Amino acid sequence: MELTSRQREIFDYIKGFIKERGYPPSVREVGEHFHIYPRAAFDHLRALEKKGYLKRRGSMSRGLEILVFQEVESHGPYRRAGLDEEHLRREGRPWVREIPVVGRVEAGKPTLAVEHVEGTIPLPIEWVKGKEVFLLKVKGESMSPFILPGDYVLVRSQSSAENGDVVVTLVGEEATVKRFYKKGGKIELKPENERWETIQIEEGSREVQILGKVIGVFRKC
Amino acid sequence: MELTSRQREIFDYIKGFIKERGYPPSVREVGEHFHIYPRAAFDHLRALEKKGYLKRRGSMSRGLEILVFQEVESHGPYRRAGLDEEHLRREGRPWVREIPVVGRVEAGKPTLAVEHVEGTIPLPIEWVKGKEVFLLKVKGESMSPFILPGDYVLVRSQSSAENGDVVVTLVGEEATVKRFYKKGGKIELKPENERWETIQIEEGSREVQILGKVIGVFRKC
DNA sequence: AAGTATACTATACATTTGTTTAGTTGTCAA
DNA sequence: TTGACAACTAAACAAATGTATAGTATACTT
Repeated sequence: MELTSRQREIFDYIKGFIKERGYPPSVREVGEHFHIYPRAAFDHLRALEKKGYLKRRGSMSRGLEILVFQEVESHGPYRRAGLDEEHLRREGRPWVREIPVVGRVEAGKPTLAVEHVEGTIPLPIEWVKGKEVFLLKVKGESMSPFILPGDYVLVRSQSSAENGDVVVTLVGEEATVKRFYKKGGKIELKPENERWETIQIEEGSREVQILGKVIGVFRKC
Repeated sequence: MELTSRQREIFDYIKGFIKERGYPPSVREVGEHFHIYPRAAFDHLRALEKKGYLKRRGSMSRGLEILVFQEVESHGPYRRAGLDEEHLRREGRPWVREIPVVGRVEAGKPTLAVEHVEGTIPLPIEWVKGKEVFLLKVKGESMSPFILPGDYVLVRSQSSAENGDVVVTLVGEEATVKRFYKKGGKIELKPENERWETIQIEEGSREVQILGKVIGVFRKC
């Protein structure tokens, strides 16, 4: 759902407030900033919550949480994540970039619907090269021991790949990490672990969709 | 200034609360957790503030900020890296911590002489747990494919380890990554890759020195 | 022996803050 | 024209929360 211009103003103010001060504003602080009554501010917060931009922690003081971190109008009507330039300019120099951690990955062109962003993790920009990048927590053992369950893979969104690339693909409902090979008209998706099966598909098939290339692996032992 | 054991308990509770929930507890929540009256909790908060462990944002609801993230009794005259508190307080909340990348690792107690630090890389604090932490670029294939050459391993400095830990050890002049096993009085350092040899030493031997435990792996593909 | 710090009880006060009731005004679509 | 929504005023309510008053008990320090 789209925001009205007033709601946008208020949402941006809250985002800025939290970023600057580290904690959310109270209802009255929002009101005072826009010279409106607490009730008016309150209505806006409720509207923002209804539209899924904010979460309110019950009726707790300063209990606001931002749910939509980054909106980027790139290609098409879908908002894409991983491009927030504000974060790049922290303290003058771009050291880190907030990378969204994607919970659920769904089919369709617009890979990173905002609703699926579970949070963000700052990573040094040296590690993150590419426009549209996201993190995915690995579940299966298909790439073990190269990539282990619980690892985070850093993925650059792209719909094609080159021989030998490690890619994230969407097979049915599940996102899996596999190594990509193309021979003639056939595409092979090989796991590192022999107990998993190799997936073979025709080029151009729609059963399997390439979501992106793995450009990094992060493991917490 | 040192904390009393009770103050330590309360401080740790607040740290944990913030870490879990993302916002600080109220005075009463602290009190309820320890089954004491609000006033007693309040006194503790004031004591913690006086000792420089907390900051209270005026009289604001849930206005607590942790100031001391990690306490280090620095042993010796060496400046140690990875503890920069300014970076911990970026934008109010500790998102990243600058971790030193160690080029050369040398024997001797003070592991991280400043001269060997090649630079720093910011990492999210969720990944970095421990007082003295550094990054090391892996050269050999001894832990392949679990850890590959070119990977950065995140190491927590410690001179002992537990069975099954992946550790960084100093054998002669070279730092190597191995898996640690102790059986009876003998220590085994096993590579993941069978083509490398297992190192066996007597406990207490000075040929091999444990530098730290690997708590993370970072791979740029 | 007096003073100071810690750790606490019990109650009360005051502020901050979220929320409600009750209304007004303007816009835009059915 | 009616209805829904956005955006607001004005005042009040009530819950959460920080803080003060007043006091007890214990340990340690000078």
